[in-house]
Amino acid sequence: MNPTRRPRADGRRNRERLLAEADVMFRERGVGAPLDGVARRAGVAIGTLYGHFPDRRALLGALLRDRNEALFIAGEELTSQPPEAALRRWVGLVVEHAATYQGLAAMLADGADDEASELHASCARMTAISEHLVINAVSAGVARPEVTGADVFALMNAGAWTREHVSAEQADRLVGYVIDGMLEARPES
Amino acid sequence: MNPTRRPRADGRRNRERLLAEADVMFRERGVGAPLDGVARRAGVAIGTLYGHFPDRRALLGALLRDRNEALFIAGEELTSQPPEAALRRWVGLVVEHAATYQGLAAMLADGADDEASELHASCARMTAISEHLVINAVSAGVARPEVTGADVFALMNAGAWTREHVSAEQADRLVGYVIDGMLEARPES
DNA sequence: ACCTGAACACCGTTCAAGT
DNA sequence: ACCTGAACACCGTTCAAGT
Repeated sequence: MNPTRRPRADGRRNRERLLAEADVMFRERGVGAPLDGVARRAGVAIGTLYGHFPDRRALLGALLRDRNEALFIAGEELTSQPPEAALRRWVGLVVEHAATYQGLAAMLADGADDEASELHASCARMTAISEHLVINAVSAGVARPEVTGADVFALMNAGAWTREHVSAEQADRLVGYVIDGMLEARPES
Repeated sequence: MNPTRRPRADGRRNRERLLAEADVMFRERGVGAPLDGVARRAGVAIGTLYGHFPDRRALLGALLRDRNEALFIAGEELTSQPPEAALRRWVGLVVEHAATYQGLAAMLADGADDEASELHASCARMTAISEHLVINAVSAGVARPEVTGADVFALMNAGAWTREHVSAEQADRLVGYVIDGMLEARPES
């Protein structure tokens, strides 16, 4: 009787198939991939896709939900680790995540400002975890005090975007330089 | 008699107007702005735009030609300046340039690989000047020896892209961290 | 409650017909 | 030699009609 408890089985199946095919298409062609292609591959009409997801961002938000959760759990755990290593690991994890699909880094970067975006909450949380890790690093005297969580969030998106244009190795090396620049009073000195 | 020496006056005027309106539209809406809007504002039919510029990249390439030349001259001059300041200044100039239109940084990043792109030659030249400045800095012992001109080119694009999503101040500060990370044996140590 | 697909809008690009 | 604009293709999004 309660529709939230008993969704129609075909509706659930279609939703799952749409998410699975969107993942395939977005990996191949980026987050701008044609949505009618997603629907076709999922074996449903385009209207069905829009029935489940009002627009591209909603589809993307649903697609990332589980992966975001895993990321946040990992980030929270890093909070109790040695600050420099924790910050480097966190940045690495999010860069990898934000580079999953071409164009994702740009959507995340925009999602931070746009409260209407389905990605907004996760962007805010990434920034909050970044801020936490930065505070740890500043408190430990290993990071410049002017660095913010928003800086780290911007850096992670820039790193992911750079991966779309150069090799992962080169992009990650550049990201490493940024973190080096954010840190001071390194161990060996 | 020679068509290259005597282009039709209306053709030349249309070309100029198209470039001027493309500049306006691209500044307002980014390099993906509707081309029929450019044509309409220039007072010509869409076919006229395509007659002068076979595609969006060709239009963009023509639009940037003079600015690129100015940039290269400035870059060459920096080549004989103190290496650290020269590198910082060069990166600042190109970041500013590549942030002129939304989406330009992405086209430049792609233009480096794609020989068919009208932007390829200028990307190659930016990389070459970057390489020159990096070699100067490495020779002077102020930059890590593994840094390349391609790294600096990627950094400049990433910096310009970041400016599309955060304030210029924040983006420039992040760019500064990358350069800090690329440099070592700083004066004060 | 969910699905279908025709319909509309928007825009890139081409090309036959003009001047 | 250059210009015009209709025509086609592609894709996002909506919605009336079905089940």
